[in-house]
Amino acid sequence: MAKSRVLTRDFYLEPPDRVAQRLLGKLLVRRLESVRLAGRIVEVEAYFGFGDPAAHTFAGKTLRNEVLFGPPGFAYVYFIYGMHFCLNISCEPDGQAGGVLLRALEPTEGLRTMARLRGLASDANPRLLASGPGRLCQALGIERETHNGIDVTNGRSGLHVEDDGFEPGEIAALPRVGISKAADRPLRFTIAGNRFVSR
DNA sequence: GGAGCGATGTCCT
DNA sequence: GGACATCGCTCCG
Repeated sequence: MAKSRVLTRDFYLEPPDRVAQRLLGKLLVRRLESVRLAGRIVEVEAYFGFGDPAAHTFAGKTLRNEVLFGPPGFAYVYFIYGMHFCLNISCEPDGQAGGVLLRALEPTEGLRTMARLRGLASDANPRLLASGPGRLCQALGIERETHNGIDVTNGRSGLHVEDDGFEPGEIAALPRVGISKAADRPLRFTIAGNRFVSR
């Protein structure tokens, strides 16, 4: 297998729709004590800072969303529906909002640990582990208190993205999920035909 | 396998 | 007070 390299800040310095598509096929890696958890990114959504009514940043900077206004390559983790976390990575230069929501992984390493964190049997269907933004965070042990605002561009924070040379093939552009405004814009991107994309 | 729905905390108007 | 970038359960086919 080709040697993996950690994606650096310049990777995230671009508009969210472009970063989103380029993240497909990369590995999201979480180091949990000595265990390495990883999955291939198969589904993402782009949220613009400006002119995107569906984005958390649409109404301006607040305490919750300030990470998205900061420099690129930082984790924005928020709590939703009273019980789930969602993980984004900030894009665009410092001062300009924008981010990519990570929606689904095809698990590749640490599946038993992911199942345990998800409260499932260790031989559970891998599709139940990280297919969906809330599931993804639970499978990797990502919570707002521990991960919101951390830098994902160095290998030391315990959370980063790696490029192992995998080529995702055809990318599908679809409407975003779970939003009511700007619901028609095709800013959800998936690896076409991948079975680990959320429903 | 799909539609309907309740659970539940935080944020902003 | 209402909305919310979700999930898993039930019920039905």
